Parts: sequence; C-alpha cells; structure tokens
Amino acid sequence: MTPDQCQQLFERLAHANPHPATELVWHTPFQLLLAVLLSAQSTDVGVNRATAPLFPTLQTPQDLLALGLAAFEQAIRTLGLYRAKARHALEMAKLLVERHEGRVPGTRGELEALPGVGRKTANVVLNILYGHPTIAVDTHVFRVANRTGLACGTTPLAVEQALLRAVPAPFLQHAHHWLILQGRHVCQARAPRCAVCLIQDLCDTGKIHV
DNA sequence: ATCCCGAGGG
DNA sequence: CCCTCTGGAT
Repeated sequence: MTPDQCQQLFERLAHANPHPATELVWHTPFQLLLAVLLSAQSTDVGVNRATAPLFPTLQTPQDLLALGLAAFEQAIRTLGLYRAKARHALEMAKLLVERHEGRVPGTRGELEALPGVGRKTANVVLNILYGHPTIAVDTHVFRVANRTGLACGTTPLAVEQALLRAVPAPFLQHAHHWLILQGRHVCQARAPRCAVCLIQDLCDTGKIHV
C-alpha cells in the first residue's frame, strides 16, 4: 500500500469515528489494566460481563488482594484461560502494592515486569492511560494490517514495527483503536463484510475478493 | 471447527 | 521455534 493510500485509509476511519475508544468498560487505571489482562482469547463483551458485578467493589489492587484468588477465579471462570489469568492478576496486584504504591506504572519496562502483562497489554495501557503513540497488535490488528496490505508481517512485533513506520504521525495515537474496531466489526476473521467496508478500494484483499 | 483486544515456559 | 492454558460464541 502506498503512503497516499495509507493516508486515505486513516482519513476515512477517522472521519467515520473521530474519537475511537476501547469497548472494555473501566473506571480506574487498575480496572483497565485488569480488563486488558482478562481479554486474552476472550471477547470484550465477555470480559465486560464478567467484570460488571465485580468492578464496583474492585477498584484497586488492594481490593483484588482482599477478594482473594479463589473468589476472583470463580468470578471470571466464563473467560478463556481463567485459571492462569486469576493467578497472574493476584500476583500482579501484589507486585503493584509492593513496588508501585498500588498504582499502574507508566513505562514499558515496569508494565512488562508485571505477571500476565506482555507487550500487547503494555501497549494498550501506555496508549490509553498515558497517551503514548503505541500500537498494540492483537488478533484483529494483525489480521487487518496483513489483509489490507497496510503492514505485513508474520509476528505481532513485526506488524507493530511496520505499522509504526507506515501510519502517518497524526493518526498514530488512535491507529490501534481504529484498526481493532475495523477488525471486530467489519474485517472479521471468518466472513469479512467487504460490501460495507469503507476502505475496500484501498485493500489488497478487497480488490480481488468479493 | 474456528475464533476471541496473549503470555509464559520449554 | 513450539506448546499449554481456557470457555463461550458462531
């Protein structure tokens, strides 16, 4: 995809949705971090359903430690990978209290040192809580970038680096959310809705297929 | 049978 | 590089 096509792609997505935001429901920084940790191999709808009854009384890592591992594991058991997530979440909360005064740190190194937090989760937190121009590459962003030809790569890190080079600076801050929403609602994995896609004429796959 | 806002360990 | 963890939706 040419730089001009890339520019057009984001102009259209930005025009259609000027203020894209996560569809995860959260109120405190810790809740965002926790919700992103829970989102692995799960839909955000499922995460919101699991966290809704919990979050009114679960606003800080101290609250999670007070709730305890067994109760938290039961509360999130409808999510994929729930046992590993519950264990990571409690270890993460403990570490936040011990090393970060119960607050969510704002550097990649500190975030990725937390149990259950890898590059993708750190990128989301840095973007949403701290306004960094990071692009978290999840399954949706990976698929949309490769399908359209916007940024191709065989690993999430390769796609992330290609995106950081391809996306024009004015769009970097929100590129992650525009691409993820496009992937979730239009450029779906099984049956992409090319007929209603705003960027089909710019897309390598859309030009050929359907 | 495949996919969902992945991470840790071997 | 690979494997495992995991249930719900489609």
